[in-house]
Amino acid sequence: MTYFHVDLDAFFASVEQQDHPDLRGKPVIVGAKPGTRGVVSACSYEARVYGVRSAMPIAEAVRRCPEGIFLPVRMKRYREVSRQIMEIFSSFTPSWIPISIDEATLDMTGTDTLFGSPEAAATTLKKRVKDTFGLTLSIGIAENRYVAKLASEYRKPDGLYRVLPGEEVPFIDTLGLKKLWGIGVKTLNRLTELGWNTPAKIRDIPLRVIQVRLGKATGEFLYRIVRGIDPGIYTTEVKSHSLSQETTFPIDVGDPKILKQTLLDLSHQVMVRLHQESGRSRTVAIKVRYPNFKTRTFRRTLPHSILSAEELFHLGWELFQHNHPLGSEIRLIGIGLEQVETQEEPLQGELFPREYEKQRSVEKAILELQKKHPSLCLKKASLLFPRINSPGS
DNA sequence: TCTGGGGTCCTAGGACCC
DNA sequence: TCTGGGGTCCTAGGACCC
Repeated sequence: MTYFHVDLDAFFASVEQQDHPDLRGKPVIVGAKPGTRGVVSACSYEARVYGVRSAMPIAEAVRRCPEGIFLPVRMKRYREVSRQIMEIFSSFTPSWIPISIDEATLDMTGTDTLFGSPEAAATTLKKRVKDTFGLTLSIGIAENRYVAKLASEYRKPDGLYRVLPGEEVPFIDTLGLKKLWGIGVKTLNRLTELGWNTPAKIRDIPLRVIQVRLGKATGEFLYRIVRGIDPGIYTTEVKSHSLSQETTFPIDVGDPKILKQTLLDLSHQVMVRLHQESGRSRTVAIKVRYPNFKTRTFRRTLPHSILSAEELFHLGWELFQHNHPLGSEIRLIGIGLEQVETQEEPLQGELFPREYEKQRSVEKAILELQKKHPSLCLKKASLLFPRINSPGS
């Protein structure tokens, strides 16, 4: 088996540098607006020299790199470029899986007659993307997807690294625990406490012992990865999933009117996405983050599917009020649907609260209308009132 | 430093049933 | 009166990733 893991280098920042040639060679930082509560989404390698990293608070990025060029996230543009690049991937193999906007794994088994050796194929792929889009890729090649992923990280940016069959264990040992995908800060600390500091050390521990210390799943996961065995991180086959929208306020909010309005707004966004994918769900979940950053979630499962944004909002608001001390401030509120399933047949046999059935049809009709006339902007009147973070309100 | 937004998967405990 | 074992569904939270 031969797998490629393909990863676009500093993707958002690189797209900006392509679209604006004057930004090339400069420290570009894509993310939240400086001065706000937000983080870095991506940054160019020129910015990394200053110690800027993605997920870093934007305020910290400004401190480290005052001369940085701070740009907003243009997700639509990145998605468009991503789609075009993924088309190139699909011309190399029919068997590929998109992992995220800037990553994919390709099954290149048996493509030698078409593209030559794996290294030759990877070189061709890198050149195609560079010539067409001006963007660089890092490619990892290995016998399984997990090791290929690690190999793509190994020589970033513009990397190409192959872990030869049989060389997985030495390669893992070179990386060390910290660089293994799936081991985060908490697990690393726990392993350090246990004195299990290297992949080689963990290979000496029996599976049962690892599982007693770290749990059944994590134990098995660790047992496999230190041996270069794919734990199955990219297996597809998802039965249900979740949909959510959340927002962090510019300043902490206690005013129930603002909270209510925000929740209604978010409920509509979630429901639009549910309609778009023709899904259904019986479980609503609320997320609240307090000024001290403590985060709580509350959920409720109903005997029937949730039909409309209005219903979703009411359930969410009830949950919120029931669990939240009146008047105390919060920094984030979010709402979502869980256990979303594809709705294969029209809803039937379920008993719904009457009032929401009508709303459901209205919402679906609006969505259809918007699909036909994308310029149309239809919104509930209550959503048209100014919100706390809209300018000039 | 002061921490976004969107996800996935796992764990542990309680309720309930057979 | 003190007590099984297994299964399913649900809730809350944690870890991790992009």
